[in-house]
Amino acid sequence: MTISPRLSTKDAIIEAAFDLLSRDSGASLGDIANAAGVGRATLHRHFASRDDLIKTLAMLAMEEMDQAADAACEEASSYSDALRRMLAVLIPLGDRHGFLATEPLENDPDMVAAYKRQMNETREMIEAAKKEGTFDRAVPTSWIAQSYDHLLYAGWESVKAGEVTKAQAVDLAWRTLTKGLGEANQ
Amino acid sequence: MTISPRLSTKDAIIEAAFDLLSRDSGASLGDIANAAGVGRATLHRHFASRDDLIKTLAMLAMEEMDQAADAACEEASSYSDALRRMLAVLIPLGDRHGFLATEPLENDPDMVAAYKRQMNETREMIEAAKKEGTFDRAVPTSWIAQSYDHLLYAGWESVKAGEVTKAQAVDLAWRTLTKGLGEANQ
DNA sequence: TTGTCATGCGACACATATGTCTCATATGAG
DNA sequence: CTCATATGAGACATATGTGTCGCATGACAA
Repeated sequence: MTISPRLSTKDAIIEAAFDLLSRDSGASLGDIANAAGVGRATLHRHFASRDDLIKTLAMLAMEEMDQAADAACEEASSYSDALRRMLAVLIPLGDRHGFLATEPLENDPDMVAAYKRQMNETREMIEAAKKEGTFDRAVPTSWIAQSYDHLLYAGWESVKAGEVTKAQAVDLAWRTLTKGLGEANQ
Repeated sequence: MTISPRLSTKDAIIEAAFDLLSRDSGASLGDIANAAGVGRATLHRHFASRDDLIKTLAMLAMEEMDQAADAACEEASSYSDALRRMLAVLIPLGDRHGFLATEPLENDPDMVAAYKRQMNETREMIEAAKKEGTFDRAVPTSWIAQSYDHLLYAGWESVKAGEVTKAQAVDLAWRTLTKGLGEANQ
């Protein structure tokens, strides 16, 4: 009797799904099972439906982002620094998690809850960064959070397009957030 | 003989498609035909396939954005002002065109060409705005363009979420771009 | 060896969307 | 009135993905 029911197979499916779906968000379960080197029936033994698989991937993506963010936070010297470091670790995850942006996850209550929780953590860090003087108190936290998310996305796209390196993307996104694109006068 | 082959029917389908797909990007052709008040066969008489319809919508969206942008440009006093005004007219179009972001259009050469053309126009305006002193010459134009697009998207989402009004979204996105979120010192 | 378990394979049923076709109808032009 | 055109309704074939099931196989533990 195997201690845990062969995690490797399930993991192989998950990895193949992340890999395939990032390149073709319309890939079928057959494609995914094939890429994972398992039968389609085996995939169904681990994931009841396509939605189940997608949801698992989305939850995993949340966890992975949380872990990366937590690791970045531990090394940080301030909340502002933490936000900057998070940018650096989250941008590369776009290759892996980006396809989830085109999935209809807003209907799943669990996903909505998980997303809100993560969003709240970001908001708290932004509030803290405001107190550190990094952000203007007069700017709504919700807008800073939106900008943070979308500039993170912009950074990933820029790297993907080969316009900048990852490090440059982080610097540019962070500069845009904190200092702005305009000349630094006045 | 009708002068032009009953544009109203085709337009009704297009309008219904914009409306339905923005709320449910997975709506079927039957749903769309139904919403348009026409038979599914009639839809096929105007659009050979689903891809054909989507592509038509995407092309129309491009035109609509172009027209709105051009109108905004005519009233503008400078390239910088034009970019700001474009923000104001493009953010509301998100409700209508947003669903196209989840469609796989990157495979269609026509769409890629149209997108590149539009992107180039934006780039040229940004270059001009650089000369006006609005943007730092040291920042890559590609990054400014990316930020512009994504902050535009962020503005739309903020409005959609009810966090800000359209006018506020424009102001915030523009401030983020030109001045930055940080306090305006140094 | 024996038994269990995960798996691969293939068959099957099912659902849905899609594209095509035919026929009857209504509208409007001539 | 007559004809052409656009349309609605519905049938039809097809493709594709999806989910389930049964059975044989191979690995591994007892």
